[in-house]
Amino acid sequence: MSNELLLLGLLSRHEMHGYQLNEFLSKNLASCTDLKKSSAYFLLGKMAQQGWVAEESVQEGNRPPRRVFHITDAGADVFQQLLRQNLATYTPVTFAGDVGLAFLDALPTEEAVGLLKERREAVSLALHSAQSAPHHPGSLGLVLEHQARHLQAEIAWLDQVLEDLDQAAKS
Amino acid sequence: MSNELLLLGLLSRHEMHGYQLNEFLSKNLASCTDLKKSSAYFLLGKMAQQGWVAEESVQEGNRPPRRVFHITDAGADVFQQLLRQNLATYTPVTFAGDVGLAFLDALPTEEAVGLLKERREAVSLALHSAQSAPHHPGSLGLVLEHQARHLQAEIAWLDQVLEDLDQAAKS
DNA sequence: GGGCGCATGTAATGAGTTACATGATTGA
DNA sequence: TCAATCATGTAACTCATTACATGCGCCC
Repeated sequence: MSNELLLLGLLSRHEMHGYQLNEFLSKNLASCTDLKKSSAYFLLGKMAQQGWVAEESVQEGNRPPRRVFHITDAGADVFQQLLRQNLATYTPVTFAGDVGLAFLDALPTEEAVGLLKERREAVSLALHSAQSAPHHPGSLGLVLEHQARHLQAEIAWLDQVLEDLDQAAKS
Repeated sequence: MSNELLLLGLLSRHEMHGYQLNEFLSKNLASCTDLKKSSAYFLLGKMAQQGWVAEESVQEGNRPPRRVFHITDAGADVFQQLLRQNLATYTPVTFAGDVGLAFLDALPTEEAVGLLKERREAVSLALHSAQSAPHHPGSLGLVLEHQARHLQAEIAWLDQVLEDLDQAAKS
């Protein structure tokens, strides 16, 4: 349901057409969703059927027509509903990267250190790009702030693991 | 592939039967995977076909026979491969909870505060249960440590958001 | 004339969950 | 005797991704 919440939330700010939504998602909200283009179009169609959004075809010149969506009253209710639920609960996150950590001792220490340093680099890169991304007004900005905080915590964590490995290697 | 890595990793320590694996996953590694029983059985079958693991049926008394799996040489290679890859890369995490945050200002401030406090409670609960869980030896223990760190960071983050909302409400 | 950005979709596929189905043993 | 735990699976389904398909406008 969090994909629906996302689309309804964006449409509750102002009407948009599909391409525009997809642009916004991939450029500004990549850190909070993976939703792909086709999936978004599909979801929009489904939500239109359910009466949460209504569409209007707008043709400009000879371009392919845009399907412009706006949220309906029913959709606005659903949005409030989903939003409250989302905010009040904690949705546990599973870290795929932890699977590797679990079996860290299946490798020689030096190799483990090398690999984890690579990972650290990747996280660091992600952090820099999150920090240099354009800042959004209002609560939309929270997404990036959270992302940055998370990545910082990840780096601190990796540094601790690396240090522990270093200690272990010496003794 | 991280599910395969997980199963191979466990089987590389010692052979296990399906039920045993599932017990271990749900009791000790819930924070790093969601894998359900049926899915695990299915994956084990698939990995057996691919020659990564081999199975042996063991019957004790009149009980339903156990399918005991052990990792093959080919499987051990794949394991090393997947492990290195997993450790060296950062797999971005998407926080479903951020979708709600993005639209926080669609609600009156007091309500937002109330809902986020509920969420904070839930995170806090998860943290306590992570901290009181039995500690695993070796690198397996890292999973829980990471989980605890992450949850602490989440609480700190929520506290900051709550404080900012409080400030905003006063001014 | 060629490639990129705009704009939308469908169809096949896949990974994983849910619900269902079975049946023996063990302890209250 | 009744429920819980042990032990395994199948079938239907959902959700989302990938690959594919189309075609105009704009700029170099």
